[in-house]
Amino acid sequence: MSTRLSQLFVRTLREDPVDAEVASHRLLVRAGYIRRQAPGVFAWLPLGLKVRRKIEAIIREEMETAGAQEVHFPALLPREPYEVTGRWEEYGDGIFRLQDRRGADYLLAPTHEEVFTLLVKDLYSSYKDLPLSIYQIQDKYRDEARPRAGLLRGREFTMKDAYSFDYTDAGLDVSYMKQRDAYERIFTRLGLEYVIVQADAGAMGGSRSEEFLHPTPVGEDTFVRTDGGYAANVEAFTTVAPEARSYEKLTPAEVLATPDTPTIATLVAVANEKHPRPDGRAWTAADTLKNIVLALKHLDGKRELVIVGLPGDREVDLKRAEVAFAPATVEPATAEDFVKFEADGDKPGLVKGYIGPWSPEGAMLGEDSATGIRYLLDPRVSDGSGWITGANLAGHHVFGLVAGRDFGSDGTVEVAEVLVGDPAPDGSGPVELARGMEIGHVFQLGRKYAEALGLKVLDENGKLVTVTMGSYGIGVTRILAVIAEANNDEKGLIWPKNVSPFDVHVIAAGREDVVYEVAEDVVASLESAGFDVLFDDRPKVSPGVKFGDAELLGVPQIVIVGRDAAGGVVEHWDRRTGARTPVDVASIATAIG
RNA sequence: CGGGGCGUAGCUCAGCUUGGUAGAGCGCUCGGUUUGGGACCGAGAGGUCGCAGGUUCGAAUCCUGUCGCCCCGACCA
Repeated sequence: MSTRLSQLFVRTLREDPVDAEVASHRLLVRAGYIRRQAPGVFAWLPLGLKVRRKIEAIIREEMETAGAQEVHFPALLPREPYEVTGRWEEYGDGIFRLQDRRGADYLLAPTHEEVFTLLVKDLYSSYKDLPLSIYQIQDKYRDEARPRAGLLRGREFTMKDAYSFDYTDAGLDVSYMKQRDAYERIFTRLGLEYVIVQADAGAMGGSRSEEFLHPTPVGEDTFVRTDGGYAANVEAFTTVAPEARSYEKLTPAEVLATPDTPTIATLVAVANEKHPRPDGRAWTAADTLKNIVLALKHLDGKRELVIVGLPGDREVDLKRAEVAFAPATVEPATAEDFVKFEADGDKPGLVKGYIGPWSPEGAMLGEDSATGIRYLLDPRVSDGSGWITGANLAGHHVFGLVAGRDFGSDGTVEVAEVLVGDPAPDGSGPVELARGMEIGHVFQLGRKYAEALGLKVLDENGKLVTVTMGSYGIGVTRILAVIAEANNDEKGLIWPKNVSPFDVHVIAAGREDVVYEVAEDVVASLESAGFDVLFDDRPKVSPGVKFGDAELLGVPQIVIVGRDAAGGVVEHWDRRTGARTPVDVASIATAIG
């Protein structure tokens, strides 16, 4: 096959599009692969489509190998199934909703768990039909608050989503591993670096969830890893809690004046200045217990205040908080939230900057305390640990307040930020932090959807059992962008061989007839050797323009037919290394090999 | 939703402060010269200056409102 550039529907841009920031977005638009239609919505030009199809072909092959069969659902779906699982509400503004002429509600599917489940329910009712894995490659629609970075986070995007159906937990494990293995093969074939991290299984009730992250600074996820092989999304990271210590020998807590110390930094400074430690070591932020007031918004619209206590050297990571409190959403508490708990006369109350679990009058935080506010502790605040924390009086902190002895809580919570050097929960050493872009997600859903939608089968004993499911997603269009992001230079794109829109880009550089005659021969012989060839045959375009376009388009192998054409010699140009090698026309096909 | 920025030709932008016939480069069309790193000469086509209202003899320019877009943050199965 070959395509003549003079005929190809493409226009390369000499300048960067003004609305594109990240490399993949900028280059895909400049090189004529995609065009923006609306925020987060793109049209695909021939070059872009060719790359997409190559990626999809690899995915289809590996799905086939994994035993999954392809189906196809509409993007336009009725409200009812999503109503049953509660997601019509849960998604909130995140989905595109529309109505038909009768006023019936529809949505553009953000994901397809519900209808896959219903289709299987529709057709199957015996354990003999299981296991089953089916998948589709379909566009998804999410009304993202802020689409960004071109294809990396769009409102319309293409996803391969697969679903497995088993009637035993062991069967689900097998189905899950098949998909997981397929993902490893897919990303390897695509030449994409990836890290498999533990992900939050969260409110979905699933038992196992792993994300495939591509390490990149433009990534939206932060993950941790250790040399010992541990890797997790920070959202799923669990803190190693110190052993509980005996507090029998500890001195009693005392309230000390700490004027003008509304922040941890000022508190540490004043503590060292006015109340130095007896052992001579300086107080640090890690000696303080910071109490942060969060407001939870529950699904039913109810607003609840929660206070979390964590070491003062750590911030609350809102993403981790969202996970910890899901499905409620989390926001910082406002001034109005505080009003009802303010100090009244001599009665201690919540004083911004001086909040703590204890007061001379008794417990201040916790469901059974004076305020009745739920109080949750970071796991590091273990029994027997002593702290400097607010005394619930302006300008005062309490020193040597011991967890378990002087105050309690309503439980522990994982909301503190993860820091470089924190110990991994599996004991494999200190963690490092990195950014990654999620390119795939494998997830044991368990019985949540089957339960909600009534997908049951009869087992060997004639008993009805609820099916257990897995869902497995790969962002096809996102992967394309991630590949572009990982493979470019200042001149343009550099596609990996497996996804390049063409195998070879042949340039006719020169105006003599012989150049074009030899170029035609070269194209013909490459074609007959089975290569898909892009031929820059534009007669009035100067070599410099053709070279520039070739670099921008990013086909990794380029053949220049130019000044030595009459002598039967052309150049093989490696886009990635920049190396140019003279090659005899007769052996061009083997040189490309 | 909070913060910042921007809407003028297909693209990248100038013009706005100080109101007076709509501009440049690239791209596109025609003719000619050029051809190994984004050539040149000549002639062209192409814009309700985001939209609405106001001020004014006169608005791209000043005022008010509105819509949209981009970036950062929040959000994101």
